[in-house]
Amino acid sequence: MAPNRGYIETVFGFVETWETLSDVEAVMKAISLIVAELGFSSFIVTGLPLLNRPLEPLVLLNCWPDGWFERYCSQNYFEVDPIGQNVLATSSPFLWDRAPYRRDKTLSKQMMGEAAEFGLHDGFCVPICSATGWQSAFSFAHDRKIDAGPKELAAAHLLALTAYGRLRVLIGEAPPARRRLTPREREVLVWAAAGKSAWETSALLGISEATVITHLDHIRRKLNAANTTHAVVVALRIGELQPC
Amino acid sequence: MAPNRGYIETVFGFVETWETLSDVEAVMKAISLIVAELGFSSFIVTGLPLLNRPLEPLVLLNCWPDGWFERYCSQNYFEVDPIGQNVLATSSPFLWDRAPYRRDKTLSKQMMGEAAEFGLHDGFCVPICSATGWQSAFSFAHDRKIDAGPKELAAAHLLALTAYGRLRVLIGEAPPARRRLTPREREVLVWAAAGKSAWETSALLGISEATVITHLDHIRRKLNAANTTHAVVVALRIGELQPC
DNA sequence: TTGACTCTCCTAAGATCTTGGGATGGCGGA
DNA sequence: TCCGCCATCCCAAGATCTTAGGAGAGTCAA
Repeated sequence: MAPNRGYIETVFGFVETWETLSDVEAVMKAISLIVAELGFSSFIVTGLPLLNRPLEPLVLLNCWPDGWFERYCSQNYFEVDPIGQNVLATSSPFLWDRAPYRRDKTLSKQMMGEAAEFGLHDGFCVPICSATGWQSAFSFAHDRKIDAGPKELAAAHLLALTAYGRLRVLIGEAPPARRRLTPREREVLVWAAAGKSAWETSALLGISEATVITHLDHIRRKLNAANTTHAVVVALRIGELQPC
Repeated sequence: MAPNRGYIETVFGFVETWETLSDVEAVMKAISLIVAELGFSSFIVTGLPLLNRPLEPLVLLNCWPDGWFERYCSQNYFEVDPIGQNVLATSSPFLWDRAPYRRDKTLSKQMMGEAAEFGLHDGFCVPICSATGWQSAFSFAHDRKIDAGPKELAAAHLLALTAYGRLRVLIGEAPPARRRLTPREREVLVWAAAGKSAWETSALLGISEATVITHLDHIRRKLNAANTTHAVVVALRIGELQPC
C-alpha cells in the first residue's frame, strides 16, 4: 500500500489546485504530469460526435502521439472504434480490452492495429455524461499492456472527472459563430433532445410553459422542421446542437 | 498534507474492495463509515422523479435523520427543493448553498428551514447520470456548516460514483445491455427522425397507424427514452440510427 | 426615434403522442 | 412441440404537441 501513495497524493493535490489553473495550457501541463505518474503515456479529452459530424471541434485536449489524431479523423475511425462506440453505451469507466467489437469487426481490428503502431496498445476510458445526455470521454492510453489496480484506475477516474469539469469552465466561453437559433432557443432545444416535455423544460429554466412552447414554435419555423423531433435532428446535422 | 491522508486512504480502500461487497447492507455500512470520516452526518442515494412522481421507489439508500424522509415525501418537497431541482440542471457536484432558488422561494426557504431542524444544515450533492440518461444523486448532509476543502469534496465525489455503480449492480437495476432494435423498428424510427407522424409513417411503410404506434412504444421502452424525440437522440448516440 | 430582434407570457382548438390493455399469425430455436 | 420474438392490428383515455392568434418589455443599431 505504501508504494502506491505517491500518485494518490498527486491526484488529490491536483484536485486541490485545479481551480487556480487559469488557462487550458496550464491544465494540460498539469494533467500530462499526473497521467505519466499514473503509468499512462498519452491521453485525449473529447466530446463524442453524432451523425458523422467531425470529431475535431469536440476535442478539448489532444495529447495523443503525433499523427494519430490526424489519421483517426481523416479515416473517420470513430465510426468503427470499439472504444468510442462503447463510451456511447456505458457510463462506467472501462479498460480498452473490455470494449466489445460492435460493428465492422475487420475495420475495427485494422484500426486497433494501426493504433498500436502509433503506440496505443492499451488504455482506460472514462465516459463523462452531462445532464443533457451528451457524452464526453477522457481516455488514457499506454504504449504497452496496462498493469493498473483498482486504486490506480480510481485515481484516473477522479482525475478525469475533475479535469473535465475545469476544462469545460475554461473552454465553455467560446464565442459561437453566426447561428440561426438564439441562445435561449438552443437551450430549450437541448432539453427537448434530452426528452423533456415543455412543462419540464419550463421548470428547469424557470420560465413558463407557454414561453417554452413559443420557443419551440420559433425553432421549428427557423429550421423548417415538421415537429420537435425533426428539429432536433436538423439542429444536430447543421451543428446548431453540439453533442458536448 | 499528512493529517488529511486518513480519509483518502479510506476512500481508496473502499474503491479497492467494493467489488467484494455482495449485498446492499454491506455497501451501506461501508459507506456510512466513510461518510462519517469525511465529515458528514447523513446521506441519501436516490434517483430523481419527474412530473410529481413519487420519490420513494427511486431511493437506493436512505440514511437521512429519522423522520425527515417521510416528511419530505409527504409534503412533496422535491418539487420545491433547490438541491433536487439543481441536480436536474447540472452534472457537476455542488455545495447545497450554491444551489439557486428556482421556483417558489417562500416554500423553498420553509423547506430548508425544516430540513435544518432535522439536522440537515449544509451538504454536498453529486449528480450522477447513467448511460440511459436517467439522473440520480448522492447527497451528503451535515448538521452544521461544512468545512470541507477540495480534497474532501473530491473524495466524496469519488465515493459517490463508485458506491452508486456498485449499488446499481447489486440492486439489479443496472442498465441491462440495451436490446437492439428490430429492422422494422429501426425503419419506423428513421421516419420519426425525419419528422413524420405515425400516420405518415404508416402510409410510407404500407402498414396501419396502430402498428407504427406499437413500434414506437417498443422503441421507447428498449431505449429507455422518455419520448420519441429522446429515442431518436439515444438511437443516434448508440449507433442504432445511421445518418441518412 | 424607429425598427429589428429577443425573451417573455397568454388563450384555445385540434392534432398527435403516450400508455395501458388486448389480439393474431409466422418463424426459429430448445 | 412449446416458447420467445417479431410484425401486425385494435381500442381508449389522458397527456402533450402544434398552430394561430395576440401582447409587453428590453436591447441594440441605424
